[in-house]
Amino acid sequence: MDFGVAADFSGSCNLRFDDTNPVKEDVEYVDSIKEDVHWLGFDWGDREYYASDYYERLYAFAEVLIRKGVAYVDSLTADEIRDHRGTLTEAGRNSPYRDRPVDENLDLFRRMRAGEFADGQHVLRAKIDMASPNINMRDPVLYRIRHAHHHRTGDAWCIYPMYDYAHPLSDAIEGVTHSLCTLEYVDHRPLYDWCIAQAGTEHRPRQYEFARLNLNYTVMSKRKLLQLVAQRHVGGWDDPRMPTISGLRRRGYTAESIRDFCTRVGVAKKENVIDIGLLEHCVREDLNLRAPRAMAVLRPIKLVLTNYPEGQVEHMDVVNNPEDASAGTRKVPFSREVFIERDDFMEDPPKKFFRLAPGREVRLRNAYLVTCTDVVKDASGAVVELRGTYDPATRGGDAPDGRRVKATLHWVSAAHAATGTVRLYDRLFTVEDPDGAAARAGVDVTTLINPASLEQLQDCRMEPMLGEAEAGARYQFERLGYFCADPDSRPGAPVFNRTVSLKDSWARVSARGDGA
RNA sequence: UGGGGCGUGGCCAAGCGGUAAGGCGCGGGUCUUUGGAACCCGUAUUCGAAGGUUCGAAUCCUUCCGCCCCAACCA
Repeated sequence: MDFGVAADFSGSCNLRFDDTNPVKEDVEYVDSIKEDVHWLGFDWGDREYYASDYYERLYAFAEVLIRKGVAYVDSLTADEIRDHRGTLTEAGRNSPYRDRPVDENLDLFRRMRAGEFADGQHVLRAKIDMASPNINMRDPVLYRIRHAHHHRTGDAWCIYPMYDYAHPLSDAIEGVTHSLCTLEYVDHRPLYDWCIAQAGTEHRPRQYEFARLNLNYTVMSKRKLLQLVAQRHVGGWDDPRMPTISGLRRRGYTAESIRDFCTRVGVAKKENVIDIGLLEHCVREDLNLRAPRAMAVLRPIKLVLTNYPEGQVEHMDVVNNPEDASAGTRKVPFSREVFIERDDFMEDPPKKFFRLAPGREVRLRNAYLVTCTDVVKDASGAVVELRGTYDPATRGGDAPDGRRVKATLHWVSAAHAATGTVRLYDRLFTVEDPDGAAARAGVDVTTLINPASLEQLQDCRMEPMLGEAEAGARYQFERLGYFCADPDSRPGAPVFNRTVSLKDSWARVSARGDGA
């Protein structure tokens, strides 16, 4: 949003890490954020900043505030400060240290910096108004003592500024004009303005707040996602089910589609819960144009064409992407035994099922029209193989006599197929909490995990070329949807993550049919 | 209940005194070598509610209702 808005207004966006709390920061997060922002297609040039780079200047501003008599060192405990703060409906009480002389404040603050005190012994507070109806203005803490190692400043400091103090002044130092953040900071804006006014900075940045983006069926809270990672419910921050940038990337989402999604969602102040379907629509639209088509059979069943010469192999010309003529063509081997999708056959098809059934003729894409003649079953009555015939006059898929079939199926030559693994990802969280209200309300998210969120199919058959797919390569497996070769995919033993399924109206029809 | 933010179709979202854009979804159709894609139609007499001002209100005023945020030495 920040980089996008800046671009819309021909401005520039700084990348700044507000690393004000040493115990909560980590280089791992810094590196991940930078990587993700770059991947999304944005560039901050040389404007990579850290609040920690300003610690010295922020400290100087604090002395200015002390000298002006608008900041003081408080020696109450955290509990006492909370107690003095009052409640939503009752005014707070002044700290007994509130009227400490300037010289004493200055001396104590310098000794705080010098490391003379233990954590929590003193704190620097703004002297504003303990009776303010806005609790953020009831003498907020500006600095606290933390004898902790900082990932950038090391042990140079033992007092650290609070976000509410560091943020506005860092903006002012950088000459930021528009400081964008989320709605929960609206109440902090008076304090933001107060800091800038009291410090008397040259630049006067302004803060603007917007609603954060929520997705239904999706938990976005970093705290909760951390729990999923820490408790090993998912493989990591980049697990393809995670709503993180790295998770979406590994699942096969494109940066363009995510940016397009954000553009369509818009920026406003209203609380929102965006339908995850919109995100899925955006990837489909993008991938439809750029993903080469390929044939893979997820749940294979063999179809033997009894009138096809044994040992014969034909190499069919197949268009790589009907949406993009420049993608060219490829050769796909065809032979007497092929695998087709189990779901593409029904022995006793209901109305509106157009695919293969006994006695029915369908098209094998780019190959031939075939008719199912026999069903082979095992002792338990399960269908284990199909027999059929092909029409040699229909090579390529067109019948010279003009007859039509209602379905076209994907297939793979049994003798030539590569075998690989496909991971089908469903939504990580169940429909118990579609709008995320329960999760936001504090329900333990681990109780909301969808047990079917990951289904791994080990025996998928793919056309030979997919055996050598490069990690990260995306394909449309015809009607099955869009897939992305996983980073741990090995040539010859490909692993694909399903990015998103195609819109499937047969699925909708069949769901409606049985009333589910 | 103190303060603040927000309420336009199922989900988003324009509009900011001149008579409800657009997208997703949904419904229908054309076409089709995957029931996909593409293309074409349709989908709010009404803007949380009630009053008021005005020739005219989603836009101005009043009252009411609803949702969200704030009492970390977190960000």
